[in-house]
Amino acid sequence: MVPTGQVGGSGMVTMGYAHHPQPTAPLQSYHAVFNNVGVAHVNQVQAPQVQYFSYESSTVAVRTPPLHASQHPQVTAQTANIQGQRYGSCSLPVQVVTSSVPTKPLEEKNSKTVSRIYYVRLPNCSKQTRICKTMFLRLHGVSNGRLDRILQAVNCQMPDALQDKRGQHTPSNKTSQEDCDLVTQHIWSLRYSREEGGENPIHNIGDLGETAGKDLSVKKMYEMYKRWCEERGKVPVSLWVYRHIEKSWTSKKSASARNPPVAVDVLPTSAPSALNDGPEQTREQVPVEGQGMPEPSRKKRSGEQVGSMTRLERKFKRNSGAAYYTAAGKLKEEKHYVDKHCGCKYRCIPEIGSEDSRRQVFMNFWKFGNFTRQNEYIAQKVVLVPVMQRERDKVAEKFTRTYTRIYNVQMKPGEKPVRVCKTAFLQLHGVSNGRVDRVLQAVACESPFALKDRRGNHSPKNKTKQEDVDYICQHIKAFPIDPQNEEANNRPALPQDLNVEKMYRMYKQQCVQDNRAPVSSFVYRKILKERFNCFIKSPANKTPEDDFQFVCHHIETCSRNMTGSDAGELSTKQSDKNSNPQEISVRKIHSDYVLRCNEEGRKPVGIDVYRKIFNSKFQEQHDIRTS
DNA sequence: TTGAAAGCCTACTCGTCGAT
DNA sequence: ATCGACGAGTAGGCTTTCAA
Repeated sequence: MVPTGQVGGSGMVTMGYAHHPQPTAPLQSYHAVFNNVGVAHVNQVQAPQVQYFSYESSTVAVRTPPLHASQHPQVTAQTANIQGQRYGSCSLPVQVVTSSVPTKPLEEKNSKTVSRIYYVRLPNCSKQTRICKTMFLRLHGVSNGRLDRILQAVNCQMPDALQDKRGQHTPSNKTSQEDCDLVTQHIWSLRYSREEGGENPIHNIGDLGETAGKDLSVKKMYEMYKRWCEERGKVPVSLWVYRHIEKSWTSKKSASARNPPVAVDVLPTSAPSALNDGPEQTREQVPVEGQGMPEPSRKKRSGEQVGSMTRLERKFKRNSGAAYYTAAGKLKEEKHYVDKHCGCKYRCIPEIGSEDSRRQVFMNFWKFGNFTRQNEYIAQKVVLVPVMQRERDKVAEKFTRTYTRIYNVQMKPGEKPVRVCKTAFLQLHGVSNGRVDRVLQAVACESPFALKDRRGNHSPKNKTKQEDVDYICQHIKAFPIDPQNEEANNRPALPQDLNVEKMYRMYKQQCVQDNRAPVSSFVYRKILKERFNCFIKSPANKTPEDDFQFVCHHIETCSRNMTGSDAGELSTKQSDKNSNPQEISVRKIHSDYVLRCNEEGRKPVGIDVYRKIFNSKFQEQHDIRTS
């Protein structure tokens, strides 16, 4: 394992291992999603604005008139930015119609800001079909979180957020450009300027004695550098960094390397730097998107049967390392012990115990079946030893490491624990670096609470405040809900002249008077139902069951008589009601339905009711066909 | 000098909640 | 039942530091 140190193009030190592949595989899997699909955002306001995304055409499809460009210049700019943007390996020109719709002040409380409409193109179908979110996720084998991030990035008009940034961040403790430049200049001054009799850009560089520039050891140069920094009140970089820059720089004995390096306070920053070719080389090693490795196969095929596990069963199996189905129906495979060499010089694996005894350690750990107990076990087996900082290398604030961790493994009960390397410890227990890191940080902070499994145990941001609930309760109590006035199911009902809508309107008026934000009518109804067990009458204008059945029968008869192309037209649901083929067909069969009603002396339902029943019936049939 | 590991970061996944 | 949101876990990359 040979470290391949480089000095970055920005003058920063970059470091990696030659055997570590660049993150090409994630790029592929990350980006080979959402081909052939579309997602629309609908803002939750009265006049919905639609953001429509398609990956097939390069033209802008305007569904709703955009706001005036002068008022919203970002509309044009954003369209230009996103147009033709590559989403990983797939060339996916994204169409965007966007105009920011002012959100009502009352809705600030509600964190749900958009409705998302999911489309997918089915085989042998020229148009996109709307599907539910769950089906969308299953069809593409991606998680809710991933989809959510992408759509939030799009909705926030941040196209950069679509790019894969894993491992691309700048570490917080990375050596600054200025420090690198100073070190480079220091090295140049010692190594070359004296030797060539040139003018030294850094005055008072230190006592070189009789030693010629080229014969100086790096350690001596570093001592001079430190003294030089101390005199100027600057914080020196560590010996390691100094050595690294020196090594990278002196290896380039080309003419360009002999040019005086850039010093932030001496030379213009635009001058060529000896450090400027690192990252370009690094980047060239990364395969070009779209030419990399083939897309890895998905672990699970769409439509796979979902196991019938309860939440607790799933949780126990997950914590036991057994196979289980996630809530989304994805099968998570059983955890297996893999007995491979840890790779460290002490050969922890295979030196300690036999393969069977190592496997036993793994099984004993997962036998706990309890996340917290496993964490406690890890905390017990790893010893934290405070780092004794060596004075000579002390680098004030830059020093961050506080503990050395000693990993022990209990091979057999009653036996003395055996010290192993970190890799072996993780492998023997089948846990990740991150999990152990969190546990040990919790131990270091003396926070036993942090050892508990807190996944999913948080209060949602949009949860109705207790204060609001109390306010609503007070409001409802003011109404004369008489327990004597009971309906058939022994529940108190509202007086004849009162309904929930009236109550909610009064509640909103009350909120305005009290200068507070009202909750949604849904929440109000929910509280009325759950806390007061109050009977809510069915709306008077509900379609009678007999009429509903007649409509259903008519739709079924029509769909049976339809040709394939007609059905294809009807399978696409578009929001433009006046011109799309589906709407024309619905109007056609509704006219037929009206004629039949007249023949039978029935009162026909309106086109809107008919369309609603039609859509629900058609979706039902479509789901049966696809499943 | 060099390999191991700490520390930090990002992407992704999963579970859970309240709202709809 | 479905959805959006979010906390937390997993996996893995990068730089820097430690220590043999």
